[in-house]
Amino acid sequence: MEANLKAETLKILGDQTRLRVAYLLAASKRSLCVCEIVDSLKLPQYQISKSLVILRRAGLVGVDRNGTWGYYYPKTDQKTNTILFDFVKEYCIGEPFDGDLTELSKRLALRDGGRCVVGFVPEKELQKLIRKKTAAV
Amino acid sequence: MEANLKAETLKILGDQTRLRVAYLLAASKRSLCVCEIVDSLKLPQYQISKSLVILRRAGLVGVDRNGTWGYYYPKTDQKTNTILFDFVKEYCIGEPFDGDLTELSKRLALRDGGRCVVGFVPEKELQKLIRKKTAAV
DNA sequence: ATGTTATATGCAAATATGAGCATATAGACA
DNA sequence: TGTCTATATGCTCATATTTGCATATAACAT
Repeated sequence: MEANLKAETLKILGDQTRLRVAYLLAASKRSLCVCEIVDSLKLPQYQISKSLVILRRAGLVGVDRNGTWGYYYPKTDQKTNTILFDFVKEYCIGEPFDGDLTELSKRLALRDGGRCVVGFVPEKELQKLIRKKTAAV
Repeated sequence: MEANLKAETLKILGDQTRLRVAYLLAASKRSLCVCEIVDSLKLPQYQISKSLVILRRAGLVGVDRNGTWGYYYPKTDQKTNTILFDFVKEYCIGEPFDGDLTELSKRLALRDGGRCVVGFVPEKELQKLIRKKTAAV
């Protein structure tokens, strides 16, 4: 299969929010729950949701639904996507990408059995929850 | 110096015309005259001109002026640019990119001493001019 | 000077896009 | 049933972008 870069695709990634989401998915090699993305980027839920719809319509990401929860992942069925995600992962440097990734890793610490088990977590409560969880283990 | 990919930059390339121009500049490893780009892409002159302004404002291309003639080239003073142009060059495949490049190579055949010496050339006259030139040599 | 040519740009209309907010949907669970 | 909660979506407004056309600029030729 041959990669084929199109202007349309670049346009999709040519938006700060969508690029941040794409970076998060590219950099963390796993599916992410919508609420984890929202908490990592600290943007309104509807913005993330809309960004994901657009990324999905462009064939860049896919979703596994688990009840009300949605797990998004970078689609790698087309070589172009793989190349693009690698590119994004490698060259999106500094803020806000670094910070987003840091927030994500904190959020991922709350997972249980590899699954997201909490919804939106306000920043203030995140530390508390993490401490509780580490204590429990 | 460190590459740093920004959404803004991707947005610039997320436009068909601008991407075609960028590809042409990336693929032909030399400065191109505006009229050569216009003839290669077969788009209105003002569209090319405006695209070039935007690419230039984004720091992606530079220009050498020679009288009324303008020679544009991909800027490589930032690593991000180099990487992006390589990326575009490698992964923009098929139409319209291939056709644009073919047209360009025909147009470049009209150069004299490495310089563009004709302005806009309607498709019909291009073959005629090329034949005349080859005969002269 | 006058005309010609290469390139840039100002403007107006059409269209697209993003932000924000409210609300819908739909699954989980009491 | 009713109530949460996660996610999606419809709507409006403001703003940005694209397109097309006409024209400006500026160098060159005669």
